[in-house]
Amino acid sequence: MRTADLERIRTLQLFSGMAEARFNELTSGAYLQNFPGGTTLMYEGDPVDFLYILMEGSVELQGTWNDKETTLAILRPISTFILAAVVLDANALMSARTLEKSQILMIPAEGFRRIMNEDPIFAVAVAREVSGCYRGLVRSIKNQKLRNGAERLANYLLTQQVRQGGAAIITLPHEKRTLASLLGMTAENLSRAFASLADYGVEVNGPEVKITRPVPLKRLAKPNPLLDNHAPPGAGLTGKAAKEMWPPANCLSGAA
Amino acid sequence: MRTADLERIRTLQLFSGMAEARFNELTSGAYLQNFPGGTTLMYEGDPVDFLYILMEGSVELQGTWNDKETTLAILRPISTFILAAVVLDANALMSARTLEKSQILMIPAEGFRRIMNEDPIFAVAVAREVSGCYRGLVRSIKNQKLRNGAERLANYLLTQQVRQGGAAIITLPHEKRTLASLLGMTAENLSRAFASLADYGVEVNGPEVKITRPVPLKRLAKPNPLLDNHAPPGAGLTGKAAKEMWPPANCLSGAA
DNA sequence: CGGATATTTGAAATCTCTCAACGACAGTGG
DNA sequence: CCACTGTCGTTGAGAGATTTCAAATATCCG
Repeated sequence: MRTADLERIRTLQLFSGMAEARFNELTSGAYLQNFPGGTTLMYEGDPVDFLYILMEGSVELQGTWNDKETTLAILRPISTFILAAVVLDANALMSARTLEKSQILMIPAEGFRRIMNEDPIFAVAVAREVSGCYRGLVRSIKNQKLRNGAERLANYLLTQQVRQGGAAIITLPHEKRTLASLLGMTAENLSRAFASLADYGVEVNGPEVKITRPVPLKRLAKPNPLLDNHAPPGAGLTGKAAKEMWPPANCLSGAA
Repeated sequence: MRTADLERIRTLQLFSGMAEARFNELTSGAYLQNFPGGTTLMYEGDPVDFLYILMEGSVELQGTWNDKETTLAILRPISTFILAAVVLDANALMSARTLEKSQILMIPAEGFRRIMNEDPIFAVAVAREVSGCYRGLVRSIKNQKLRNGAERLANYLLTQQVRQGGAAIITLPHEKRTLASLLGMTAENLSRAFASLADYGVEVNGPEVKITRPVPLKRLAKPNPLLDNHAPPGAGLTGKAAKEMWPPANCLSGAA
């Protein structure tokens, strides 16, 4: 593994507090792999042998039932995934596949758990990381159960706007059908939802979306820090300080 | 606090591994409180000063947006709640209120975090506990996004049947409107969903539900361990062994 | 018993999905 | 260069699911 990559993940809150020796031990058995787009890294129900860390590209987490599938999250670097399954040595509840050419670090789950048991600082960091993921999911369920399709889209657009720097024109980071699945609707319905937001100053040109009248759009969307993940997971803020940072000034990741 | 109560929570996986002295320190500042039904213990957005442990009764976790509210989970003893917020020292994302007269142990969050930092075994136990909660939420989102109302109800009934011992007649543990909110539908729709399940041998008499033809009902419901929490959180099974225990033989809790 | 709350039922409105067709576009191979 | 092909996105129409509003029971509790 390249030293530069190691340094990148070393800065993650998950690893930043642990002793150098333990970090080296943890990463010595790790693989840094390149995958083309559309590669399924793991299927629902599979035993989980690695903790995955997305370094480059993007990864979709999805769930399936009865020949239907839905996108649960779309990850951007740098994000860990299937951490909870690794902690519990359980089977995956979600499939994972690359949406584009991606570079992924794979840390053997066995060693991860061993070091979690040996290094108290790391164990606390794991607890905090999983807690952050948990809270992301709580927001996701509330978003899904309390808002209709157009409201979810409007809030998605406002969240993206914040993450992309606040300019009026944003770029959709994924295919629209993937976005539709993430938002819990069909591709056709997403298209209609975009059309319905035209009344609120949303102009769509392919992957470019222009928000011309943010005030009425916000009046419709009613964004709320208790439902919207304006900061991506791992943005680094926890604790009381996190209360004051919404909406955050700088968020580059497109994670869901 | 009564010794009997302390012994009960001592047996939870979350606390069972920690040193006696630390456990005593953790619980020395705790309150055991009785609340009548319908008491709101905390509102969304509130700072979280305690970890709550439900000892008796039942508690509803709910989310609100734009004058609508939804039930995210219904807890039964013995369950912890708002653990993730305590770990991160963050504000609550869910409101909590008692559905009936309940006894709740409140552990000061400050001391909880301090001991989590001092006791490596406890830190790992927290990581595992939060991971289990996380996986419960993943199932919940998949259930919500992939199934329609009647399918969610059918699976709920089958899950309850397992948890209540497998007999043909089960008792709904909550009011129907609460159940409707948990299942992500209106009370009227739940009533219609019950009516539609009559074709599959579901007979409703007030809170009693008789499942006369489980085979067709299962053919409709398609229960799946990747979506259904047949075991309540904290049932005690983790690791590879958990794969073999579905559906589990004994599940007494009614947690969602 | 009386009053409040829950539940059920009906009817209409709204939202969402499915199916089908169409146009735009990129890549392929002649 | 140009059909051919496949994917993606959009649009329309109809079906289905869900919600809303209203009214009619049913149930619970003092």
